[in-house]
Amino acid sequence: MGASKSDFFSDEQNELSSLFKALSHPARVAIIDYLLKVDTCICGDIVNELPLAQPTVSQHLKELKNVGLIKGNIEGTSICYCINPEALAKFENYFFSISKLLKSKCC
Amino acid sequence: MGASKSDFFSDEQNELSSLFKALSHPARVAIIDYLLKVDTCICGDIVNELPLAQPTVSQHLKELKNVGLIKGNIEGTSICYCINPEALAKFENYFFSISKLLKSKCC
DNA sequence: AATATATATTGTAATATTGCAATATACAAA
DNA sequence: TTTGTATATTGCAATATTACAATATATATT
Repeated sequence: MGASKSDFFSDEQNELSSLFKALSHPARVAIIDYLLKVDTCICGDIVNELPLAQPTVSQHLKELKNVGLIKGNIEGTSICYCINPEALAKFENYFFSISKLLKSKCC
Repeated sequence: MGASKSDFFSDEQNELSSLFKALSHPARVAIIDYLLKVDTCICGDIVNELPLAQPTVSQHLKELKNVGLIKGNIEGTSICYCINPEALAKFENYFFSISKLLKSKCC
């Protein structure tokens, strides 16, 4: 064995862990950083920004897109990637609800 | 190849991705859920709560502890685990700064 | 000391992730 | 139509993660 037993966990636990997994690699955090830094959404130069080959970057972008963290719109030959605020809201809700539950509960 | 090229990314990007990786498995999200649910910090029954064997749970707990998300204090024969608010603050700061940068920037 | 209980570590098999060369696809311009 | 440019997919090797049986450790109780 070695595969994760997703079936035994709740949908919410599985969804959250997928979102976290999307950001569990420095390259993907760097992509989010870059998308925040540039003002425009013409983001075809992410490959030049990272120390990784084009297929690798494409793969990381796909993972971010799969969980809905970024959106990609086709613009001619290039693709315009940008951050999806809705996915960020899921993180924010999670940590907000944790901070409420955590009040004066720790040893 | 196949190992992640951590050296090429910033310390902050590496630290953040490590924190996210800690929550990238449903069992570890479930552990956090459980620590939030129980009122006491006597958490020796996490093993009974999860559909995983004791060594597996121990391993997941270790990963959460390694990134500082939980703390474990020895209490006789058992260990009292609880959530570390300081680690949560790192997540909160990250998403807060993103939400500020993101304002009216998306396509 | 011997026993029981709780957690950690080790070793190993199954599976997943990462990275990239080679190749494919899709569109624009000449 | 051919050429160039941008991104995606495929295939595969290297590495990491996941899960657990077996075993070790550490403390409390008898």
